Amino acid sequence: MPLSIAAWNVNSINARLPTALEVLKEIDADVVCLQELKCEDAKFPRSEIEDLGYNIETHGQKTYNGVAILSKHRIEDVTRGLPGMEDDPQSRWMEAVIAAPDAPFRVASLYAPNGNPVGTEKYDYKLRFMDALIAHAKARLALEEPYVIAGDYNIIPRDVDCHSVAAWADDALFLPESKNRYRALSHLGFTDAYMQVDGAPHVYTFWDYQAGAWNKNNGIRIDHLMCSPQAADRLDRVRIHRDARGKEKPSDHVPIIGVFR
DNA sequence: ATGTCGTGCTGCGCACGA
Repeated sequence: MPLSIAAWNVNSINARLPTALEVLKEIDADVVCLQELKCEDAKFPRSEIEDLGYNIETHGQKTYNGVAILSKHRIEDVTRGLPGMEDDPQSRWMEAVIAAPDAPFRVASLYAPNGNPVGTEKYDYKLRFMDALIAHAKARLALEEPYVIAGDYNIIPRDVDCHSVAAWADDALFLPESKNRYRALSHLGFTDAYMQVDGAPHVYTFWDYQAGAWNKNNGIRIDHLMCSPQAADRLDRVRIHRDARGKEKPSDHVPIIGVFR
């Protein structure tokens, strides 16, 4: 029985709840990792999302950040906060085991730091967070489990993952130090699901609200599903739900969905 | 060069983050 796993930066679950419910119905994934909830756990719209058939675990925060894992299967072994970043007050990481019918599947919902402006504490924090993620991911690989780190990495991996290299050249999302963190995950043995099954250039998951970026297709690919070997071996296809960006009151990100055999 | 969102309070306009 296939298992579909989605990542979606919703940019406030409450500001666009009707649109978000519509998008969730359209993608109809078994597991959805949400980012940028921008609400505390008590303000998460539980009943509306439970009505779509989901179990819900959240790691919320007022105003900023916040991640969740939704699953049509039972959710087990939930952990909140990235190991190695115990003093970090920002809610950017949670993990759980999905009790899928065939075999358990571990998922993480990630909202990596943006890191701009470069040369400030924000950029240092981005790199420090990514280093902790790499160390944790390495430890997870030793378990030899199907495991997906799903979310907003705030890293543009390749030149062709943006519309214009010149526009992003000095941005925290594009600098070599950032790309090297993504590459370090690859070198450990993680596979970018999109790269495994497609990899076509100029396919994006984010379009800024500003300057008509959506109409000009001036986007970037920063939302990724990084798969352990045991997950990558089962990966069948990937879909980027581009239509979500054209809706009323859209998030600036669209969902990416991986289907695992 | 600018552009737009969402949040919350120093609160009905602003600062901040993206």
